[in-house]
Order: sequence, then C-alpha cells, then structure tokens
Amino acid sequence: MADKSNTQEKIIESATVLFLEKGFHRTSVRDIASRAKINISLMNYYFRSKEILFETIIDLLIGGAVSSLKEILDSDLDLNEKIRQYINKYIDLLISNPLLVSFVLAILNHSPDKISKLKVTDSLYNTEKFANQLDEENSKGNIRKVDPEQFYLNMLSLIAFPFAVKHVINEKNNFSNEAFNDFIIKRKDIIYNTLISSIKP
Amino acid sequence: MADKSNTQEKIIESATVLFLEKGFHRTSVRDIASRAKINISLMNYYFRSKEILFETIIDLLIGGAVSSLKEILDSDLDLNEKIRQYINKYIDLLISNPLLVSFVLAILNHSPDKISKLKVTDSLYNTEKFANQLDEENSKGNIRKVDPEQFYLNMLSLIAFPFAVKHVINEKNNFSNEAFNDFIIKRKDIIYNTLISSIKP
DNA sequence: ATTTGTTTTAAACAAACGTTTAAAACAAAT
DNA sequence: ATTTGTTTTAAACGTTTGTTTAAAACAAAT
Repeated sequence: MADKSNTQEKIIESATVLFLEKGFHRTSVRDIASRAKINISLMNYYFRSKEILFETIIDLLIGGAVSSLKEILDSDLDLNEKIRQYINKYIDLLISNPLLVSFVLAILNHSPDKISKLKVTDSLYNTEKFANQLDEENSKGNIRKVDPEQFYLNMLSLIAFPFAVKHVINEKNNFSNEAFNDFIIKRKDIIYNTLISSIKP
Repeated sequence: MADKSNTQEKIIESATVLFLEKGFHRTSVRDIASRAKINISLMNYYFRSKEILFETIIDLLIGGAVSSLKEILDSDLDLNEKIRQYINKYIDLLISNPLLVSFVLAILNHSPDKISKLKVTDSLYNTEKFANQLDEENSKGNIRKVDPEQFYLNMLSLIAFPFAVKHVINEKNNFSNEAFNDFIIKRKDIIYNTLISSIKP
C-alpha cells in the first residue's frame, strides 16, 4: 500500500502553518494542497472537509499546549511559586509558537461556538483551585483581598496580549524576532513582580 | 437629484456593523447590500471597491477613538492622574465599542501593512513623552526604575485584552453584557492599583 | 418640453471557492 | 497472473465571490 501516513502528515503540517499565518478563511484548500505538494482531492480524502481539517488542527495545537498549564494551576505549589511557574511556562510556550494567541483570538471572535467544545475550555475555565488558594491566602493575612477572576485575568492579559500585538511592538521598537523574544523573556520577572506587588498586604 | 448622502451613509453603517462582527473576509458585498437594503452595484459606485470601503471604515472607527487617548498621554498631567485618566477613558471607549479590540487585532494579524499607514500608528507609537515622564519620576525617586516600553505594554494589556476574550469571560462566569460591563468597570480601580503598586518605590 | 448629470437597477462577468466524480496507479494477497 | 483494497490523479461540479456593464429612473436646469 502507498504511504498513507506521509501524505496525511504533509497535509496537517502545511495546513497548520497556513491556518496559523492566515486564518481559516484566508487559507484555501488549493493553498494547502500546493504547499503540501499533493492533489487537491487528497484533502477531502483524508479529512472529510476543510472544516474538519481545521478542527483537527485546533485540537492538535491547543489541546496539548494548555493541559500542561492547567497542571501547574491545579498543583499544590506555594502561591508565589505557582504564579512564577505559570508565567514562565506560558511564556515559554508562546515563544515557541508565537502565532498561537492570534490564532485562538481569531477563532474566539469568528466562531465562538468552536472554542467552547474544545480542550481550551477545560484548562481556561477551571480555575477553582487557584481561586480558592487566593481566598485562603487572604484569610491567613498573607495577601490582600482580591477578586480571583480579576487577578487571573490580569495574569493572562499580561502574558498573552503582547503576542497579539507582536507586529506593532516590533515595528515600534525596530525589533527583530530575537529582540522580541528578549523583550518577552524580560517580562517573566516584570509580570511576576507586578502581580505579586499588587497582592502584597 | 436623489439622496446621495443617505445611501452612502447606509452603506457605511451596515458595513461597519458587519465588519466589526464578522471581519473583512467573512463579510460579502451582498451581505452589506442586503443589510443596507440597496443594490449591490451601489457599493462600487460610492466606494470603488470593498477594500477601499473597509479602509474608510477603519479610519472612521479607529481614527477618532485613539486621538483622544493620545491627548491624555501627551498632556502635562501628574503621572498618577495621567494613568488614572488614561485607563478610565480607554475603558469607557471600549465599553461603548466592545468589538473594537478584536477588530484591530484581526487587522493586525491578517494585514499588518494596513495598520501602519493608519492613525493608530501615531497614537500608539508616540509614547515618548510618557516614557520621559516615567524616567523623570524615577530620577526624582518618586517611582521605581521601569522600562517605559514594558510599563506601557502592561497598561495596554490589562485594559484591552479582556475585550479580546469577552466571549470566554462571559461564558465562564455566566455574564450578560451588563454583567461584563460591571466586571470591566471594576477593573478601572484594579488596573490603576496594580500599575501604581508595581512602580511604588 | 428637452436636455443634462446623477443615482439606481437588473443582469452578467470572470475568477475562486470547497467538494465530488470516475478513472488510473499502486501495493499486497490469492 | 489476477484479484482486492487503498491511494492518487485530472477534470468537472455547482456556488459564491467582487466587480462591471448598459440601460432605466430620477431630479434639476435650460
């Protein structure tokens, strides 16, 4: 038999790049086929439709990425250390795939129904343990009283937003991709200090 | 003569809503025409192309919005008061047009060339005065030493990002649009305190 | 009443889209 | 050597896309 796995992988690889770069609607099946150097029909042969191919790739891209973040958030780590590790892991993850933020935001705003069925939901929605931890630390007098929902959103905003405006940041500061990464890596400490000083009693 | 201005406005109004909701590529000229209850050809009669109509609307939406923010940033206000006013005005602006963030982010990532020619550039790029102010306040010993670029990005992230994930926030917390606005208005103080406590000496 | 210039209309354009079809090419099993 | 099942191919499918055309409708000026 012919090499099924090979072409299937080629389709996913090419489609992933294109979907990340141009989004769903700007990417045509002919784009995908020509980049993967395969016949157009093979896209419908292996995946039943462009839509299904897209959802497959969403799962591949997002599913694995955020499950590791949820682990940290649900761990028994000390609050400060948990925040530190969460920031570091999240930023490392986004540095290795800087288009992920824009990709998710695009899906969120063009087809919100798609995201709620996906694994992102579980990992972004379930912040109960972290919220309880914040409440408990406040009861002990270790930190100020905060709305956990707002605090978590602050953390997420400071981590993710810069990747959504990467183009602007780079143009404004004449950054190369390496300079952008340096700038982002510096943010690990900055975000940590900002968040910690905002809850210090 | 017939009512030229009326139809032109109808086109802009309808196209604005659709572009904001669905973006450029998901909005067809037939969508625009049927919503404005006009003939398809009139879109090409008043604006030469869908592209030009889109750029016209970008200028209308963004141009006016951000120029008022730049005024605050370039003013001679005391640092704390400037930060306070900037946050408040920005959030008020986004509450009155909650789709603006997603709209700009979509343009940024699908056609970055478009945004650099626009008025957003001037208002987002020129943060020199604000940066100098931060440096000066540090020299006086009033605030900690900070990278102005990072601090400004923090401010922007905390303000804008929640609007980019409005859908997720609402679903997670069972928020109505009013509840979301309440949640966001509470952020005015939260963001201010977070930023100020991060630069306190 | 006729001319003039502008606005609106219906119809069609070529191009691109996602998808389907039916036959060819291929490798393994009988 | 032939059959079987899978993979690949070329061509066409019917829609939808943005845009153009040419004629009609219209209001104001002569």
